[in-house]
Amino acid sequence: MPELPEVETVKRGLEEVLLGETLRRVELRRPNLRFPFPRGFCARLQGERIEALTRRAKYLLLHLSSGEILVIHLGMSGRIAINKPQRDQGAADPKSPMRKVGSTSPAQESRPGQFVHEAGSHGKHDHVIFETGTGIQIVYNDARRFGFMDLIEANAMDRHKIFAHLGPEPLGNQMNAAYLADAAQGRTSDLKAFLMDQRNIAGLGNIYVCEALFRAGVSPLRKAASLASKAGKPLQRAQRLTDAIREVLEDAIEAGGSSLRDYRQTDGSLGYFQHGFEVYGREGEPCVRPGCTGQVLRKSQAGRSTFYCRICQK
DNA sequence: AAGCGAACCTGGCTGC
DNA sequence: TGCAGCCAGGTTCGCT
Repeated sequence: MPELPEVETVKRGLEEVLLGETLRRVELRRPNLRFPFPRGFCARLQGERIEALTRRAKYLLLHLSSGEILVIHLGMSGRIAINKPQRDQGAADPKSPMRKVGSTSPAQESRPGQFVHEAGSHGKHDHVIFETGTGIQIVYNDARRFGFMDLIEANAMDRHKIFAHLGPEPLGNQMNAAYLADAAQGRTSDLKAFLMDQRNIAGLGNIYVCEALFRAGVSPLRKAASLASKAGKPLQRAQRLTDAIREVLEDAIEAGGSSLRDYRQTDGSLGYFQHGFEVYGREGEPCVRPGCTGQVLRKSQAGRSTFYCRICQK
């Protein structure tokens, strides 16, 4: 489920184990994901120290001692699992050493043991394996292969094709009602599609756009331009939307974080925020807003399912 | 020029 | 049990 909160959760999970580590071995188990891996991929990574992990929109960034950045995008179905070396076998943790930090399926809880496998054996869609100097394994799994990886020069990042046209971070300072209203000025697309467009805001996807619009009480069917200010009217709608976006993302990150923290006691499932969805995936169910008699509707917009309540969202 | 649908690829679920 | 059809978190391309 890689929208911004999921990528952020993966970033935090990896940060705990990878910061300061050196990449000892990198193995590609196929020549490409969405795109071919860049030239010399493994050689450019091997021996490098990981100096920082950051996130930009839905991109995970590993900053290397060489001055390059390993860019990872999880696409629709990408996951990252951490496999720590087992010290005292049998005593401490009887369960799997696999620690799943990235999930792509909110609807499916992973079953106990799903990610258990012995070192050296890999699943069908385990495409990349990183191993550090201290024996930590990072496994990239991606059934649909819409994800990709690239290596870019850190000092040219902002000018890079991938990043040059991304809008502001929704949790950053640049994101506010005035920005949103201004960006939406004169735009004739539906508001839903506008919010999904990474050039306007970078990091939202289908789920969190639906959820944020519901929380804000704003209809996804509205034209984007209706966020813009007119005749000095306060940017009420844009303000509610800005707040809702921030809140839903923060709530989701927190939920991802908490499931990550208690992983050792559980089975590796991650991302309990799916239980907090108010409209996404709830077609036909009654609206959760107290007193509302409406039901959640589903409609296709720009090729994606929109979930919303016609009564609450105006 | 902006905006929309299709394409990329695999798997899971539903219904016959 | 099998199989067809539909749906899925994202991004990019090509046509209007």
